[in-house]
Amino acid sequence: MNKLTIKMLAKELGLSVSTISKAIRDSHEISNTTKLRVNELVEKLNYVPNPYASSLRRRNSKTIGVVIPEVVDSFFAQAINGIESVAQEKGYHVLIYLTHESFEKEKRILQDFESGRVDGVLMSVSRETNHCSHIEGLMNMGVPLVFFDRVYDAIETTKVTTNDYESAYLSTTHLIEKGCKQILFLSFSTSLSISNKRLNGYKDALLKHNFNIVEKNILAFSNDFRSDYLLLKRKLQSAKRADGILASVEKLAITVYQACEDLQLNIPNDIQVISFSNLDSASFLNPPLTTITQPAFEIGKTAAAVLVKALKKTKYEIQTDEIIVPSTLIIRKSTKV
Amino acid sequence: MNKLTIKMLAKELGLSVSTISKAIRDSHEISNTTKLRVNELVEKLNYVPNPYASSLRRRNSKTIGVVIPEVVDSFFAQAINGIESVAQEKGYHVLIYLTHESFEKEKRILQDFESGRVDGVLMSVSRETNHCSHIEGLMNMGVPLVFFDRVYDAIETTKVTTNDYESAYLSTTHLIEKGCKQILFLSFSTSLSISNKRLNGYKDALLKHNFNIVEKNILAFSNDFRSDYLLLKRKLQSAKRADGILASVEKLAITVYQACEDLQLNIPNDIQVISFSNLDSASFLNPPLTTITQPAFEIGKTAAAVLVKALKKTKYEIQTDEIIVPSTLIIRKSTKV
DNA sequence: TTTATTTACGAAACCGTTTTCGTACAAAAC
DNA sequence: GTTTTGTACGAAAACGGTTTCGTAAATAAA
Repeated sequence: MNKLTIKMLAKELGLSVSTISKAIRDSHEISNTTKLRVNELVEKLNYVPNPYASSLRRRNSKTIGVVIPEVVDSFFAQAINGIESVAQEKGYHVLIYLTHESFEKEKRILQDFESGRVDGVLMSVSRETNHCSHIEGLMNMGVPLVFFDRVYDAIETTKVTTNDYESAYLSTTHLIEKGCKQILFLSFSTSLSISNKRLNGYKDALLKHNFNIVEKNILAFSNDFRSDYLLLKRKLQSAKRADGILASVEKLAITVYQACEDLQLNIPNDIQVISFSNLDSASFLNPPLTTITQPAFEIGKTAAAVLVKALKKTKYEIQTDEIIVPSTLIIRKSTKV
Repeated sequence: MNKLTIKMLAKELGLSVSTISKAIRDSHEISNTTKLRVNELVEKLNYVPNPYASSLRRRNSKTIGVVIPEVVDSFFAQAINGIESVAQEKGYHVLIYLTHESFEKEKRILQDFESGRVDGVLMSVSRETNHCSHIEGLMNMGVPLVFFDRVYDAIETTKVTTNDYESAYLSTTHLIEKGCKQILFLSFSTSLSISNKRLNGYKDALLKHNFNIVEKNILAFSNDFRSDYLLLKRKLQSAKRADGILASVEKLAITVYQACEDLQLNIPNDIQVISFSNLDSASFLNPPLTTITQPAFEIGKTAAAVLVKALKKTKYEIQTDEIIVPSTLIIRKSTKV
């Protein structure tokens, strides 16, 4: 009933507390016979050491903190899977925190981490984040942090992303090749590096094909479906309607489909659409959505692996490294053949 | 650089450790002037108490453990959101664990919880789970546990679910009314209570309308897309092909769409489909999928609220309570008008 | 045989808080 | 003026492990 402690085991076996502790951790100081006796009792009574006592003494927690904007995006859902897979394998626990794209929340979470709650952090920055003193603060305390997907450029650490620029370049080119004359870029943040990389890919593809960059074709979206929807709808009702769309984030694709349906615009005949997306159901949308499919699981897994590897060393040293796991453009029916 | 401790604050202010601690926790034993001085320094140095030291001493962790099969199902993604929203509000931390439908993993996770790592548990049992000694073991240690969605009937605690039986009954009835003569039920577990409730809803609806229950029309799926796909495809190629499908879980809907596409079966003309699903994109599938949409966020939120409320009491007492948050049948084009 | 080394264990300090208890002093009650 | 009550703080004992260091006995080296 009451929580089992090492002291009780010690009494039971007529050994000292330290001997039990060492036996459990398989120390060379303890004889095999004693280890056997101890392990037997541990097994029998189902003893699990109090992790907080251990953490306190050993000054680590075997826990990693994951800070992400949301989970309701299949990218992050899959990324968590990847993270969790290596955490589980390596004996780490995963604390999860959602910022809901709020900088304030992000800051509070990282500040809490200064307490030593986590050994390391995996992070995808919020849309609002435009400075990084909170991140620097944490890293200066010696807490290693690895970015994935949404990185913050100015911070020197490992960043695991996909080839955002190239993917956007490629898809914009694809739209151009399929005859689009006026392509909208749906952005979800003006400050985020990832968003800008995608934007630059879009821009460079336009320039490369001798298109003008029309600032009004770059739409900045909020995080509110309703207002995003209205913004897009209005844009699509304008005189010289666009005939191509590159959505830089999954949920904007849904917004596009909704607006087009309501405006009775046919995809891809009236307007062609490509979106960054990891939806399993992309092929069964009407029409099937041409996507830039990110290796979300892989990204999460890689980021976690890098972090865990750094945690193994006594002196946490994280390389300033950009690991790029490429996306694939999967052409479906929302663009012309 | 080095971690800040209460001792350093004490030295800095010429006060004792206990005074600082009490001041921070706003104890009545401490004068307002002292509290002010302490809080000022805390603010200035950005001091955050070591959570593990606190946890050790106070014998609680302000942490809840969430144990779910996966995240790559929009139901669980949304549920996590709900859970996190109340955790954040109430100052709890969220440890997340995925069982990947493995009973062994589930058991290991719950066993670890016996260490006192978490104050309480939110759980959706794995598909394989068919006995509950591990759950009982944990609860006997005094760790409160609330089930959500996938409950284990035999355990007495709060269970937050949706109206699984009624939803299945309703959708089966809908299929019958739309002219289906032979309806498949796609099950994802034979042992899980939730799956059986849905199955019973399906069966009772059939009986009510004087249909026979054909055991061969109840298909048990694994967790592997490929084999599920083959199973379904074979079934749909048989002589007397079914003309209706009720999928008891989201990802099976995708399997159905895939199989129908490959077999050139038109939904809803050749075969009508309803699925339990929370996909945002359901309306944009081809055809738009008629769904039983579960209040996933709400379920997560409610479960977390119940748990947190129980944790507030000194004597954790969780009522044996079944909270049912109803789903809604949203009729779209995968069933006839 | 004596000395050095190894083996196997225990005592006690320590990790950073919280909490109980004791106490000095001031204010109130008598 | 003495006793009682309150106020504001500090010393020290937890919490449950881990780790350092000391040591007795057994073994190896001299």
